[in-house]
Amino acid sequence: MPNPTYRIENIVATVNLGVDLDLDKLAERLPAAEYNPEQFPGLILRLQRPKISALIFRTGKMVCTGAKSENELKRAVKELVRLLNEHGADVPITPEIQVQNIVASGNLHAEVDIEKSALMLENSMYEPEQFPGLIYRMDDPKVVLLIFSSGKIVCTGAKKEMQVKDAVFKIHDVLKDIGALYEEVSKEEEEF
Amino acid sequence: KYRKWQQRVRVQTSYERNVIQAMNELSRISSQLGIPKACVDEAMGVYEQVLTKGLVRGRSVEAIVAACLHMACRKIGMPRSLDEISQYTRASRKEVARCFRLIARELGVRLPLSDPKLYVPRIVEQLKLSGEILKEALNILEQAKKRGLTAGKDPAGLAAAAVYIASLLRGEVRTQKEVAMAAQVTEVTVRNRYKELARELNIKIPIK
DNA sequence: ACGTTACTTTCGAAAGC
DNA sequence: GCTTTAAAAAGTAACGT
Repeated sequence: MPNPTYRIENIVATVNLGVDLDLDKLAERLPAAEYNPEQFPGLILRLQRPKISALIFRTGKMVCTGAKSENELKRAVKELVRLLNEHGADVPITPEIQVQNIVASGNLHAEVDIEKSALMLENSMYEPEQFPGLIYRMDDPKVVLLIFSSGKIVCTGAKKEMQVKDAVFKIHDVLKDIGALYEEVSKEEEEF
Repeated sequence: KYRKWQQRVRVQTSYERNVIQAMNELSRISSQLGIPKACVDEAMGVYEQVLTKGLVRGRSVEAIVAACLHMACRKIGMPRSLDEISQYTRASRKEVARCFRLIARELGVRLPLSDPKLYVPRIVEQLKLSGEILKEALNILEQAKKRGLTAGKDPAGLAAAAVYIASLLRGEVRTQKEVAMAAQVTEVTVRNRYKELARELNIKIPIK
């Protein structure tokens, strides 16, 4: 039976630039920036490469979303600092970056009996009228998994990539143990 | 002496006034949806639990009542969709759904899994179809479940598709639009489910 | 009856209302 | 609680053609 696989789809991180920022000035000088303080207190800046969005606040704190790897995240932060400094800000070149959330998609490579899973798993919710996936809150690692009958999954709430890996392998074992995993019949038959 | 009486009344009304408001709201929605008294009582029971545990704080009584009603209908085995219930409240479907999930989690309520079969009788009634159609539709859903075709799908959509197929097989034809309206889903959903069920269960549809 | 776009669910941080 | 940002999963919905 194949191991489950996963891919990181989005990393959310906070960055503390350590200096207050004049968002009005920045918004004027950065043509790509969106800033509607009435609507939202943060200035929105989208980078093309890597494709990342940043919410920049008056206090010098920043939220970066859209990165698919820590490397991409670091590159984006460097680029953001460079952009800010080119447009009137004066921020240190090595701000602290904290990953707050990692979203990953995955595949158990087996069909899942989600009705059975809903009955067997305590911290789960399955309401097909509201959403097609089973929502499972795992205690350790503390993440939330969306599990679909196709065997595709989504893992969110992790702060480390290792937690994603652990959660994906753990849910695979849990579902296997309760007898909720089934071979994908069509694929097996095609092989032989 | 009077002050003490007034305080007591106020203390009683803080809980009772809330309960009375909820009860009024509940009976209004229930009569409009034709929900039986047993279900209304069940919903009121859930509401009092929610109120006792302080889960109503900061939320609209309406949304909580709607969520309790949806929950009670599910418990009793006479499901009313969130959309149906939301149509008779000021609270949005999204807010009612959020309250439903909150109550389910906080009270640890484990409801029976949503079953498409429970949506069939109302659709059949509304379309004035026969008991034969009802049986056939339930049969189709039974097979669909065995074949694992129901996971993740809207129970109302599955029920609608089963009734539509049954109506075609028995010659008491109703259009996809009519069935869709009776089930409160779109024609597209009826069509998608109907095609999948007919294909996967090898159901041959007679050409009219 | 297509196709496209958009919404449902999950997560987390930021500052302010 | 709400506002904003990004991303996936699968289903349903609402447009236009």
